[in-house]
Amino acid sequence: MSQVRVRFAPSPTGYLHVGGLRTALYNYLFARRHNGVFILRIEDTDRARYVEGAVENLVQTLRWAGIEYDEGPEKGGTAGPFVQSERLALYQEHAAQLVKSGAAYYAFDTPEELDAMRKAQEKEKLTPKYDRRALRLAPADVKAKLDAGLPSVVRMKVPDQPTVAFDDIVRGRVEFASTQIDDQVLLKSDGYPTYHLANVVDDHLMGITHVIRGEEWLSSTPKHVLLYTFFGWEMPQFAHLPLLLNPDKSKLSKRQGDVAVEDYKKKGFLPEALVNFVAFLGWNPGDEREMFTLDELVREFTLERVGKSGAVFNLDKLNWLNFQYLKRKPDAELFALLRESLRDSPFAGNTYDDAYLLRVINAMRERVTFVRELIDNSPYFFAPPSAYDPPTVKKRWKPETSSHLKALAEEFSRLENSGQKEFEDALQRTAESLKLQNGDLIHPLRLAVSGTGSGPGLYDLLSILGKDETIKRVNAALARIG
RNA sequence: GGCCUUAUCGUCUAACGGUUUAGGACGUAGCCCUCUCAAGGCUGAAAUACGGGUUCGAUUCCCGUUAAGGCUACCA
Repeated sequence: MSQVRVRFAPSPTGYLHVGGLRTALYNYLFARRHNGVFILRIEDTDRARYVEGAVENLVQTLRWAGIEYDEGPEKGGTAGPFVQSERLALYQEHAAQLVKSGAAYYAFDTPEELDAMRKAQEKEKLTPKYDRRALRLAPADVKAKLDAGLPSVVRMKVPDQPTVAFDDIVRGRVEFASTQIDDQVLLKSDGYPTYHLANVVDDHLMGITHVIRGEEWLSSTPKHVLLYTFFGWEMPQFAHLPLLLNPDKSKLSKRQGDVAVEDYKKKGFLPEALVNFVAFLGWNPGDEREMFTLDELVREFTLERVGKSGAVFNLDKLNWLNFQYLKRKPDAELFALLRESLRDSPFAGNTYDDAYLLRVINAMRERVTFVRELIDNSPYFFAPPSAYDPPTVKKRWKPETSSHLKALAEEFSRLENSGQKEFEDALQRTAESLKLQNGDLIHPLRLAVSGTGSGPGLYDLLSILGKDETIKRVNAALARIG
């Protein structure tokens, strides 16, 4: 096999869709696995949909996910340019070539005329399809209209053959009756190509060997097959990926939740978790392993193991994966993320030293799914409690509690260090002298220093806060709760 | 409506005719651990859409039905 060349070809609509991420990922994995080339191509042939800055956003988001392209915008490559609006002449030439060879023809119908035609067809329960009225025009008429500068399009002429078929790597042989295929517009009246023309021309010119894309393209693939045939070009291999679905099984859409990779990034998902998750929507290694880094995916990925049925984008599993990756993150990386998150929190103005934050991380890392929760779930590490959780107060704060806590604070004040063991021993001594169970002190003490009834082990908590802060907080609670 | 695709626990999936009382993971229920919340450990409930074939034997192959989805633009 010649060198593998694949591409991810999104439209610059402003953000990267998670389905797009999955498509990009599979292309990337396939390219890396075969020491091939992964190309990024921007399909901006619909001028109405163009969004400013979309390309930069796309590139950045892919990079965030760890997906680097080999050739593409801002990077170049021999097959460039990689933005379709910069390749218009190419498409126009190729469209003209098809007209010349008789595989395509000019048409001059207005949108209103086409609309009326379709309505009439639907009324008669026919498949809406161009009725080839332009083909009845005399060559001289066509020339006259063209010379007069009338708006025109180029349509492909579906040949009179029974079927168009192709072999798809994930779906096997797929066959369409030619009568079902429309004389698709290839070149629009504004001089821009449609997806079909641009896609085929570029894929050929860029030497694409495998077209790996979403299943929504399966139905238009016969048009592409026909185009390759018209040009006499070698056909790439096709692989149509199963769709990503909403919980109600419809195609994943904005309406039913977040679809932009950026949204997930903003929510605090780690790129490795999102990538791992999305990779497993439609693919698996064939055994029971579930956690894969990008490099491991490169080593294991094959198109043969891609499934055929759509996959629901399930947040629960993604959350779990994020938790797993967070739990395993090296201290230094988590530390950097916490610092970043802190800058964006109510505690942005405070200063904390590195050792302190590291201890917070170690106390909390198995209790959080997102970095943000290091702060949100345990604000008491960053400031004294501003309130005391009422249900916990009701449950743990008894009339005799204040005298107990006073005794505890007294005992703590004699401590020389703030180690877990010191606190534990001091608490035990106090419990003994008051003839109490440890729990009778532990729960109200936790409430007093943290304001809540849950969190890391009490002695860890105290040790991190330190002796002075602990006593200060106990006194504050005594004053405020009573 | 037409065409195309798909169909295993609620969800992601394993099984490439027999090693299957259909395996794993998430979620969920219970128990253990325990100073709380988690984490962790153990246990449980939970699926081959339906109907026909083919075969000694079908989750697996074929046909049909049903259901779901995609496409049906001078959008991609």
